[in-house]
Amino acid sequence: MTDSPLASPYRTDGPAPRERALADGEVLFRIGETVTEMYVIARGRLRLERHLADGRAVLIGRAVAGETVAEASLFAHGYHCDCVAEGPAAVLSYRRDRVLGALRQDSRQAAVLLRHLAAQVQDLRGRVEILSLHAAAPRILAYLAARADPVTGAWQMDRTWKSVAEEIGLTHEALYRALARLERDRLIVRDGGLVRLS
Amino acid sequence: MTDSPLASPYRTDGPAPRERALADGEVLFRIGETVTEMYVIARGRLRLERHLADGRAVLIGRAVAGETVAEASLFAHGYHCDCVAEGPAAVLSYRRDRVLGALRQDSRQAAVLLRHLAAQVQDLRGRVEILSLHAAAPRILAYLAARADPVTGAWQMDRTWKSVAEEIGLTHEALYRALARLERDRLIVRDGGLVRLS
DNA sequence: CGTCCGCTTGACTCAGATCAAACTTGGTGG
DNA sequence: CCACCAAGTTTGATCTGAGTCAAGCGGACG
Repeated sequence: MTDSPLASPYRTDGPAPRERALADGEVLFRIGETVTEMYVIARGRLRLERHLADGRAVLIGRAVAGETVAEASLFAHGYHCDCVAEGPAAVLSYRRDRVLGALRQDSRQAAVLLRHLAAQVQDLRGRVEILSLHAAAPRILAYLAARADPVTGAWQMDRTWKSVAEEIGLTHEALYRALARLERDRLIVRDGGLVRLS
Repeated sequence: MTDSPLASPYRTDGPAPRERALADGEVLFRIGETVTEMYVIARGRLRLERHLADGRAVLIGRAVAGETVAEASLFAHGYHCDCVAEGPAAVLSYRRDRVLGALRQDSRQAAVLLRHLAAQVQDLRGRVEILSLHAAAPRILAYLAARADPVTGAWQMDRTWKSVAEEIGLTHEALYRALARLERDRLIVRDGGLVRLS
């Protein structure tokens, strides 16, 4: 997720928001629950996922420190996915009604949220594009191209390959194999946590 | 795309927006072009797509009459996808700077756009979920479940199956075959343009 | 030192991509 | 009214590549 982090948390003219710590795997909210809070991530990383009938989880998004969670649910009745901590994390929670009130009154804050949602839409569209590709190699290349530095073509990995596999809808085996092939064909170079397109 | 259509076009305190007619396949804007306009669809349907290196198009979104196009690009430098008419269509165009000004001044209009973007985010997440499924049948079922009437389980098709195949990342052959299998297994019933889950 | 987990490779299976062809339907124009 | 065309729909045959199960390696961490 390449969302631009929110410049500043939403001020709601109330007491400072309380910080809530989350252990690895701890659930912040579940799909269908009534939306009462919006969150800004203080530390760590959260997973947004849905569960299939067979119990398997599908990753539909990630959010890291500085970003908000559940903004898209502000106008909905219930959360539309589960949210669980990926590693230890902490969030600041803001009451939904207060946030909505603040947005109504302060168009500057509304603009911040607008910008954030617009970035999310573009990010998600990029993900849809990648997932619409049928083969493994093009998915990886598109994923890397979206993250690599435009001039150097390098990307410093901030996650495991296994989690990348989840993001682009592949099994980790298929990902590793495609990576090996890409490297053999000199389309990419791996050097520790650094990947370079070439 | 199940976006809630915009309740009302953006008022910009200027002259009424001009309507522009588009022929089938006509390009409204291309990726990378500087964003100068935002559009509300008056009639017809538009495709949002990106092109791969090999020239093939990847569908990343659709928008129908009443919806807006390029809202997510309002804050970006350039459009992030191509937009072409799917059949004859017509759009109302609003100048980007005027829209941004209107949003700054009128928080009610900002709220409309916020709601719209939030809906887009949820819609796109649903699409990501579907595309993350590996097999054809679950994709189709998830797609139908998202559109079918909750009580009757029926969906009146407003597009061709071929275009559905594009949306869920399958070839049309794979889609037709999976459909036939689902129908044989009595998981769905097709009756002309009506599909019923069972 | 042992466990956990990410990483990597192998073998096998099968579903979906691909290429091909026929049928249906709707619309156009002679 | 019918010939014709375009596009969606359907089915067949083949093949590739991703999923799956399995196993081994290595580093991090307690």
